Amino acid sequence: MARTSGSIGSKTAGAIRTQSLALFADHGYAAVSMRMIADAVGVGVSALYNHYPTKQALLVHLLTDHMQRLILAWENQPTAPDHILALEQFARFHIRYHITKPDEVFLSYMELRALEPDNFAALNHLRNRYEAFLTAILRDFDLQDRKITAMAILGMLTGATTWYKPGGRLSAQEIEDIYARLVLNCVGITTKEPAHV
Amino acid sequence: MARTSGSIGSKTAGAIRTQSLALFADHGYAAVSMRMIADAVGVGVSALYNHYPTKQALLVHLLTDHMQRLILAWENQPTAPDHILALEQFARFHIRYHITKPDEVFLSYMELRALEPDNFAALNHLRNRYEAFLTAILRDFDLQDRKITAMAILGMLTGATTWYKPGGRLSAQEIEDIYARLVLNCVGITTKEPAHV
DNA sequence: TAATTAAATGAACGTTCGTTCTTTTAATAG
DNA sequence: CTATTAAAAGAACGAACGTTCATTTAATTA
Repeated sequence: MARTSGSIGSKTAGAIRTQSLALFADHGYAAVSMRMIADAVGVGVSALYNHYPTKQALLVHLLTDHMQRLILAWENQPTAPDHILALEQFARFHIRYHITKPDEVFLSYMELRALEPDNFAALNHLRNRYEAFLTAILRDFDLQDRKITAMAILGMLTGATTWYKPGGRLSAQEIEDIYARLVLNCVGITTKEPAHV
Repeated sequence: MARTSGSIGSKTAGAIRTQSLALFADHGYAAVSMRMIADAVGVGVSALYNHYPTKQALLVHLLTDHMQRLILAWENQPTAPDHILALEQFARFHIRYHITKPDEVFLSYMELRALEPDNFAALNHLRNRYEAFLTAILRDFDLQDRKITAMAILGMLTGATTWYKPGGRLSAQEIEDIYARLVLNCVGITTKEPAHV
């Protein structure tokens, strides 16, 4: 009925993010109640509102946080010497980053529809920024259709998060290798052994 | 307050399927209420229960119906003369079928998690049956990893439904052509102009 | 035409939802 | 040490949820 011993706001806020992310990814935003989140955190429902004003604000924070981190991570990658290596680098980066954060990815691709208009626009803008990285790389290739090729590649890569589970038959490195080859094949580069970037 | 003039059960049942499919695809199963569906159909809430016993039963019917049609449609395709043409045929079939039914596809890939365990198992079984068609075709190719290649191809193809809108820049036929080429490239077949199946 | 069945109504059920409020107490600042 | 703030509790709010039920009337069958 009162503040609990040892409680620190930032700790609880972090737990709220972690638990709500997992729950949203598992059941979908609409199917998760604030009470479910509170139970997972180990706290009363009303305590959640000390950290996030609404359920929607919590979702918005999770999504923008993920997209900003993703964009930043790519921008910190070294510049590749040519367009073929750049594409391979992107494929490897995307797979590597995404299979380690399956919940964030799933949420980002699935729950944009749960956002109110303004929030949706902001998130969509971030997603377009990231996708532009790939289309820029593809500009140096001779393709039937650049936009569709970009969408096809992103679909292929992102789809990996729907079935990848750590500790499965293949290591993350092996999966990265296989996908890198598949992506290069897609755009007509059939080098037998792509370089590991 | 009573049966309305001109009301026929099968008509209403069809409208329930059509409207609930669109609503579920747009907002997600959990975010759609029976009242929303009833409003879209133009009927009171309780009338829905003359046709489906629960909300879950309605979802199950939509999903199983879609998967059964999909499997049947593929089984009715003619047998291709060789494995390369078979893969191209599958890619074209999958794209063609899926971009004409974006709502069903989206629902089938997204709302399996909304199913109760028994229903989930049944649907998963149907999905595995369909995916087995592709892995069987890939058995005749020399691949780094057949299972992953199958998942990558399905991800790439199915992803098309997330952005394709009728009346866009490209026709369905052009999209089919582009994806067919991308899929063949993926498995190392770089024929400049794939046959149209 | 009379009896039966099918289709829809609107009110109501108990539950759960997101959120707010008051109160209590731990952590922190002066 | 005292005052203040931060973090939690638990009860309560009206609204919306899936579902049920008794009732009414159209369509169908005998």
